[in-house]
Amino acid sequence: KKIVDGKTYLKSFDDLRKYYDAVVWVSKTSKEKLPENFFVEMDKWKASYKKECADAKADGRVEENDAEPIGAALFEMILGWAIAENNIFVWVFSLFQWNLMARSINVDPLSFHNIKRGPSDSLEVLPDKTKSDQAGEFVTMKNIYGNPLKPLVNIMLALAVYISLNATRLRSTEKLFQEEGKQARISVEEVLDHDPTGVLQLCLAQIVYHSDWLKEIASHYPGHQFGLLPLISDNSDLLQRLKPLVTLDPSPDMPWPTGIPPHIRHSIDIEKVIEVCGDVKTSLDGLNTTIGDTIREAINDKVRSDGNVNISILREELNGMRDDFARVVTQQLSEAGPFVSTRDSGSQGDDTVIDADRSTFLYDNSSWSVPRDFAFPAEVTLEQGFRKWFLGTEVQHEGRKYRIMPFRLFAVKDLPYDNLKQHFKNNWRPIFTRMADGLQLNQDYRPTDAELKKLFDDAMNRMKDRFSFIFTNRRSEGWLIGTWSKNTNPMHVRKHGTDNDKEKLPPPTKRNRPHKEKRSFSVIHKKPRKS
DNA sequence: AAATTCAAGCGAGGGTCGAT
DNA sequence: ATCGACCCTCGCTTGAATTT
Repeated sequence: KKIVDGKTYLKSFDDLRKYYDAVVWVSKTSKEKLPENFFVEMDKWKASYKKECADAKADGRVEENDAEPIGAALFEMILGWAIAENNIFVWVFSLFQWNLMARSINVDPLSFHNIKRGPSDSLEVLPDKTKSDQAGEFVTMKNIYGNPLKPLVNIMLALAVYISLNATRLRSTEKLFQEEGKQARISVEEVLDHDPTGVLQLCLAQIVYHSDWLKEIASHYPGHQFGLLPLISDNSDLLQRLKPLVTLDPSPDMPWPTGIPPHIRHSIDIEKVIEVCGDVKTSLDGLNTTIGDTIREAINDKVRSDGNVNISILREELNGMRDDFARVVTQQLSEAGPFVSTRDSGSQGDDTVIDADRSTFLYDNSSWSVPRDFAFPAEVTLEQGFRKWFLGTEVQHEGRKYRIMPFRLFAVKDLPYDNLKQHFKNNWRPIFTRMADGLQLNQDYRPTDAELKKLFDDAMNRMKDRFSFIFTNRRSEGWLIGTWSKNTNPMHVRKHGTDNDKEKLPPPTKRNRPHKEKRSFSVIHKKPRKS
């Protein structure tokens, strides 16, 4: 209820009904039963409120605007939460909804062919169809813009990050968000038809421009997905070379920022006016002191001309001497240039990345390869993991940045906790030792991007040869490393592999034998099973 | 359309054996 | 005798397939 001028306004029936629907929907999806009398009581209430509303409507006492939009502040909090929870999907999807002013159902089917690079600094989004226009005859194009000041609400950055993290999947589908389902796969010709290069250029620029922010998030939350972005996480100097190229300065391509609504101009003008007003006020405030000073000065002149000394003349002389002295010292210091400049570079030292080795991190009476709060990145695809295997990862520890050694150099005993050891042994080591089988690499070897790609392609070819049964269809494309590790172990190959694969297995060792006895386990359930 | 079944994917526990 | 490496195998979740 809302009271205006003594009149009591009611929320419309449908407005409140939607809250009821929401409660019912949540209880259904979460499979939590509502109290037994809930529906009985609510039915009664609904019926009576409907009547109350009908009466109020006759008097014109029903609120016209039902739905309250989410405010910008709340929206930012949601985005912040999504980032903190490592939920990139919510981040990018919400931004799309906000920027396109679209229902989720209209964002969901977005494909590469819906997004084109605009004439200057925008991306143009043209949906195939909308709720009211199923044939797509009247769809209109919308421009979306990056936000250089606030990476959190920057849709282009979000899109860039999302594309980069889902690169493997997006190689074979055009759909940004939908899993590839029954719809036909697109052909190569179609991809070429909608060349995404322009979009990807803007995306790349966003990642470069906001790389510091991305790095900060990645190191703040151990195991965060941002740590999997190749551009910001590896040793290559590509980022350093790109950084100076991405600026906000005008260029022939982008002479000025577009898409800025006219009222921004007014805001800026108003700010200038306020500034001028402030200046006027300050100078008026100063008038009193100025008048006082002038009178005092006149008196001093009189005293000085008479050859006398008073306190203010003495102070003036002393100040003059102090200033002379300061000038000499400053000059001396600037002539001793090297000393000053070393100090300067020293203060930037906090930004440098320290290469961590087996004994860099000291805690719990021992030395370790990783800091206390280290976590392996979650949901790692084969390609992302391969990069970490050979290049390691960057972390922040006690305010300093460290580069963790390539994961291939980890020994299980260098990892501090059982869950890390376990995870490493089960998910990382099996598949990547198989992939890097036969490679003789120096400890210090850090492949460049090109070398890494070649290593990966070679490794994949060997895998296709050794484990052909995995590649008979496309099921392995979305596998995370844990599944790769499991499905390439000898026992699995012996069960599912082709004869050819079985022949290529390494000779069985005494470990490669089924356990003699059935074993029992105690498992801690994350969600207890409903009985 | 709802209920039920099925299997892939994933995380995790722990037996066994060689190295120290 | 102890420790760590190796890798086998289980249970749960989830989403698709199938049946009711």
